[in-house]
Order: sequence, then C-alpha cells, then structure tokens
Amino acid sequence: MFRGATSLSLDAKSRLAVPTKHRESLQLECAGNLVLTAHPHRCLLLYPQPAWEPIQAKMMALSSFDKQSSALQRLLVGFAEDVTMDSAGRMLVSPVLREFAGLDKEVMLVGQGSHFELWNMDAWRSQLAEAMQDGNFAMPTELEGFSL
Amino acid sequence: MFRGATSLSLDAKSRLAVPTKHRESLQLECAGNLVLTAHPHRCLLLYPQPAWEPIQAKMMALSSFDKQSSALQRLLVGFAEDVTMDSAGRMLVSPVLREFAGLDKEVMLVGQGSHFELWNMDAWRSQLAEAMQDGNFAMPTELEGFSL
DNA sequence: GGCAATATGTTTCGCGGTGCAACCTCATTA
DNA sequence: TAATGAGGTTGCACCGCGAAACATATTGCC
Repeated sequence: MFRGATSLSLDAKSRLAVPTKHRESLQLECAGNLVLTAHPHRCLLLYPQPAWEPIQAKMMALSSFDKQSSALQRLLVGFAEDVTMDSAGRMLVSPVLREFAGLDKEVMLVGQGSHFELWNMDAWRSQLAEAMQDGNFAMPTELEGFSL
Repeated sequence: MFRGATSLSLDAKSRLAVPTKHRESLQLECAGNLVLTAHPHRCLLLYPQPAWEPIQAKMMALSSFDKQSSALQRLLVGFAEDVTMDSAGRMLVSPVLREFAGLDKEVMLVGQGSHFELWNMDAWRSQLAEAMQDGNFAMPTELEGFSL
C-alpha cells in the first residue's frame, strides 16, 4: 500500500524519478509496468498496470451514450498511457498529460493506497488550502461517528 | 493509553526524541514502527503502525471522486509515512511533514489515548488560547448533561 | 543520408541519514 | 554530603544512496 507525499522535480526530459522507497514494491507488483492517466481534479493517476485493468474494464462497461459516463470514459481511459520505469527508476510523462495537469518542474507525488496521484505543486497547495480553510474539516457523511 | 504533553526540540537532523516514559510501551506495542501523518488542524498525528492500518483502510473505502472524501484521503493517507524509532528512541520527521505542520525546533508532543499529536509550539499555544478565550469552553452537543 | 529531436544509459558529487560515543544529569548508596 | 554508576541526550563523523548532469543511442523526418 502506497502512502506518503514526496516533493519531486521532473528532469529536463520530463521524466519522473520515482522515490526509492517505492521502487522495490513497484518492481515486485508490476515489473515496472504502470499506467498514467487523468483525474477529474486535474491531477494525474499512476496505477500499477495490473491494478488498472479492472478499473478500465469497469469504465468501459458503462453506456457511452450517457453524458456523465462518456465524460468519465474519455478522461480515465482516453488519457491513459502505458509507462515503464527505466533502469534508474524513472518514467516519461507525455506532453499531453503534462499539459492536462499543468505540470512543470515542481510536482508532488502522493501515495493513495493502491495508486499514486501526481500534482502540479501549486495546484496541490491550493487544493490543500481550500480543503483546510476555516480550520473545520468537512466530514463525509459516511464517516458519521467515526473519530481518529 | 498515551497521555500528557511534553515540550521537545527536534535535533539538527530534524529527529524527534520520544520521551523515555513512552518508549517502552511503544516498543511493546509496535516494535518502534509508527506512522506519522497530517491532521486538518495543521498538526501531525503519530500512531503505532498497527493502530493506523484500520484507519487508513476506512479512509480508502470512500469515493475518490467526492471532494470532501478525496481531501481527507489526500491529507491522512497522502501524507502518511512509516517511521521507526532508532536505538536512541529517535525518529526522523520528513521535510514534507515538517513543512505541513510548520515545525521548527520547538515542538509539543501531546498524548491522545491511542496516538499522539505533534505541534509547532506556537501553533499549540494559539489553538489553546483560542479554545480558552473568554473562559467559556464550548461544549459539544454529544456531551449534553455530562459534567466533570 | 544526414541532422535533429527525443529517448536511454551512466557517472559523479553532495548531502541526508544512521549509528557511535562522549558528556551530563540525576539518583542511589555509603 | 559526596561519590559512583546508570541511563539519557546531544553532538559528531562516516557511509551510502539518490539526484542531477552528462554522454550516448535511436528513430523519424526532411
């Protein structure tokens, strides 16, 4: 299970160097074969390729005539790209995805259990600030009665 | 059950020396394996690793498309890092978490039963002052009829 | 066929992290 | 009351890894 946020910079060739602590488990789980795609919140999703397949299958089972469904399909499946870690644990981020998420040099890689999110650093900061404003965190109703 | 507030200072390498009184129970409970993460109130949470896992599982069961849920996931799981006590009872606080909670040298470690909170000393003082201003503590409605 | 742009591999230097060791403080006992 | 010992804390130094720059290869296009 991936967790933890890492501040990273894309290199001149727009490659992402995966933090060392995650490289071994990624090699084990998917031999360095990953899928990079778009998320509605304007960040990118990074899945181990085997973990991605069932998600894509689920998406494509939806009706492509329904407006919400097709929008989701175009986003998640339409932007999805296969990427591989090279010998130095780096992977190439395509111009299309870079532009979608507004990535330039400074990015934030955020572990989310089964996968990662990849954010433009400023976008990451502002969604964080937005969520935390007024110091009172909104609790999802599913967590009624739950406490840390 | 952890309780009690301790004023501490991070060392030059930004390590936190756990108070001696808590070291033994932490060794017993989790062999020095802990999880450090972010809290909406801009402090850090320190959980024994086994106690943390079910919380993370609960978080990741929420929808990642919902704004509130994903914000919570990004905060609690996205920032979570595994840390271990070294032979001298110290643990490393990563730059990302330090920045999040605005920690510099002086910090406050606060026992909260199952876990600890870690505060920047000034932030600790001001949240305390804010809660106590006008000398009238606001009582949660769940505590209707309850009194010390 | 050559050039340019993109992709891949390699090496080195810097610094972050870890572990050791010394010193200081406190407590206990004579 | 003073001395000795144990435990804790802080400073220090070394080691190893990780990041970035550099060098090389490959492909596609003119």
